[in-house]
Amino acid sequence: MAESPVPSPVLPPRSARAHACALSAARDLLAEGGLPAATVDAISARSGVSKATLYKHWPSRTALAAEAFGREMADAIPLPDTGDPRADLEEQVRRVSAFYAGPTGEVFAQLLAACVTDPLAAPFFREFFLDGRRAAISVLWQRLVDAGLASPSVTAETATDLLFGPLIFRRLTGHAPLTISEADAIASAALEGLLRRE
Amino acid sequence: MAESPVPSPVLPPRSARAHACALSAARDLLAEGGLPAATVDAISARSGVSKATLYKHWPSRTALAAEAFGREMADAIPLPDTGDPRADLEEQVRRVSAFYAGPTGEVFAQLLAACVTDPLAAPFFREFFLDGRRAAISVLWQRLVDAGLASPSVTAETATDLLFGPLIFRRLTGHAPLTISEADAIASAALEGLLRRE
Amino acid sequence: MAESPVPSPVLPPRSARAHACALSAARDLLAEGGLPAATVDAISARSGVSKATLYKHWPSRTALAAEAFGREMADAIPLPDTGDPRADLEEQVRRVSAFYAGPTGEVFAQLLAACVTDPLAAPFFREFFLDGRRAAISVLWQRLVDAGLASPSVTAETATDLLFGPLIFRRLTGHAPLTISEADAIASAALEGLLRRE
Amino acid sequence: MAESPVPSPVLPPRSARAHACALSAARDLLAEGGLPAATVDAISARSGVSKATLYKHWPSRTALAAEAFGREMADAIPLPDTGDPRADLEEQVRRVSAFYAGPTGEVFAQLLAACVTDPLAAPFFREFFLDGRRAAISVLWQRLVDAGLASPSVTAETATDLLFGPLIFRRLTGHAPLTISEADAIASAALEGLLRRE
DNA sequence: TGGTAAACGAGACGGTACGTCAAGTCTTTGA
DNA sequence: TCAAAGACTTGACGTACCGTCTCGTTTACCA
Repeated sequence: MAESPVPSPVLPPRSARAHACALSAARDLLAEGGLPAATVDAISARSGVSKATLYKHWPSRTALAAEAFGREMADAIPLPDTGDPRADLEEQVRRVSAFYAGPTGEVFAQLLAACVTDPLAAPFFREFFLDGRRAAISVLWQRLVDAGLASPSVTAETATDLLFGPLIFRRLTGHAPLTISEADAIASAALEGLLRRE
Repeated sequence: MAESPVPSPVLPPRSARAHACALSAARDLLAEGGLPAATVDAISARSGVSKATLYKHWPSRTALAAEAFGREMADAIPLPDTGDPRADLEEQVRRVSAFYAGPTGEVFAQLLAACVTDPLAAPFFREFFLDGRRAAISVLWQRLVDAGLASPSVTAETATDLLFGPLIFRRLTGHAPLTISEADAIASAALEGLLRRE
Repeated sequence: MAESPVPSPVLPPRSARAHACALSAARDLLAEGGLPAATVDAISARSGVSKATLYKHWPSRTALAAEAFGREMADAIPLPDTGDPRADLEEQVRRVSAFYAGPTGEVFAQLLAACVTDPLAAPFFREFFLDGRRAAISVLWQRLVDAGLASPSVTAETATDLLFGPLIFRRLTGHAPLTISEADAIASAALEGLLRRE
Repeated sequence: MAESPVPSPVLPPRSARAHACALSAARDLLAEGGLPAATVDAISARSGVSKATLYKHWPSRTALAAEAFGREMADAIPLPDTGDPRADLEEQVRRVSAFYAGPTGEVFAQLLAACVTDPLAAPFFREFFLDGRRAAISVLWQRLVDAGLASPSVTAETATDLLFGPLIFRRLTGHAPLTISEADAIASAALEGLLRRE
């Protein structure tokens, strides 16, 4: 027992395979037809993973879809890094806005909506998607703080909500477009403040 | 149409009665168990209005629920008017935040989520709820502009999104609490701006 | 509206068409592959009647199958009537034995077995099959009694059990064949008695 | 067949423990909740014998349950022996009837029913239960024959079916009660014959 | 007495069917 | 003519249990 010839068996390989297959199938289905297409039966059929197994890995269909979506989106919106912290943040708002405006944004909205109804899925959506996005913004925000440009009294949390909450709200209700100029207006207003400066 | 000698035999009343009854039943069901409880069959059963009739008045169950909710909420959050436009707006953010934090906020979230899936219902939600809210904020915003406190270059639309988008985002994802102090932090950041003033 | 103000509305005539279609499909499936083939989904697919509707008409899949089987078997074993009551009864035992020995007997056994597990279905099997069979035997038995050949102290119930219980027992356990000679042996033993006559 | 030097390797001893544990667990589960409770997983969990092992010892869950039941019931209904062969047989019918009427009779019915669906289990039920019961009756029957009371032309097989088939039929369909008086009626009719004696 | 092959424990997996639910459509009936 | 009543189709959901399979461990015989 000198060395461990088979160190990998730590993780039941079979389980991992089923898990990965399911996520992959879900990802494809989400891309093809959004959340409505990511039916449990469809995922099961396409992945070869049985329904029963799916429900052993995830508490609900939405949770599975949320993880699949989150994992795929992990690197979907790379952070800009031009050396100008403020410009980077503004650019990120533009990118996220464009992301929400596109077909993937539709899936995001469906998932966000589904989590309202499905409390079991919400943690998955947070863990695999939202937390990642939030962490990315925190990086940008910290750069601003470090550069002495941002009020250190404002948390990254609040900054994130202020910058992206409006975009999401618009995406959900469709009451206003998600164009670049609108994104800029929001970013600008958030950064400069709504009140007039003397 | 001088006067109505035979008020009841006229046709319109029947339709109007059914409409009102359905909305009333839906309102009660929403209050009791949220959107999930406002089943078409439940609304039909409680109101005495047949399902077929419901579908003649609304394109979908969600649309009906949205109208019922919107009508009831019309005057749920009275606008403050203390003479101090900024304080009024801040107070309104607090009130709306409290509203979202409560049980009615849950119904709001369910409706907002449902409209993502149901395009037919979205216009109803906008017309009977969102537009009213938005108009209310416009009033407050206009006071700020008139008082020379707000940047006139920022539209009421943007201001509304910036102030309430974050609240709604939090309500949906539950990633941050909806307390008064949080509401104040958001209002303050939105009004003053995220960037440090030199 | 002289009389019978509300005679019919007592029982809303549940869509006879759906009922009949379902039974017909079930009957065919039973014939093709026995009870295991008479899946709810299969019945639904073949009949065009939705699963939800099936479960509104019957409490369980087995109940539906039992009714389908019972209705079809209603006239499957015509009563002999040669004028000789005893010969008629013996002939009937032979016929029933042959029935049990055949493919239809297999379905009978499956249904009987399923009703052990499914209490909701048992009443259907009794009402639509067993009762009919029992009534038929009662007729033959009554002829014997009328002819003074049978002990009037023995009920038709007991006679039926004695004549057919053994056949069913054999069919279920397969411990003994269901041939004509075996059927005759049983009939003979039942009629004459197990004990030696002095 | 000189001698068997290593007769033991035929049966691995370790096997015996697992075999016994499984049967014991199955027996307990049958007693607690009937066949439906004797789930493969439940037997495995309670006995500590893995599912894989269970399926190495028995071809199906029902077969296992059948053996467990049969072994336990082996001596459940002791044969009466009063010296009066006919009275003994009648008494036995009463005892068996009471047995079927009780909770254990329910398990018997479930097992009998399950064997209809599961051909692999039927041999186990026969070997471990039915054959034993049948052999017991043969003993009683032989006494009658030896005493010259029974028709030697009637096999023990037929006699058994005639006496107990009706009881089992009743137990399965529930169309008639399983009381002592009913048992007596059946025994009497079987022994004396259905036809009137001149 | 250490090695080795069968047997075992644990439990994930694929599969089949079940029974349930709500949405939205359509037909019948009554006033 | 309109609406109440309510049956129907559709489509998906989540669950249960079966029997198989893999993997790592234990046991018991054998060299």
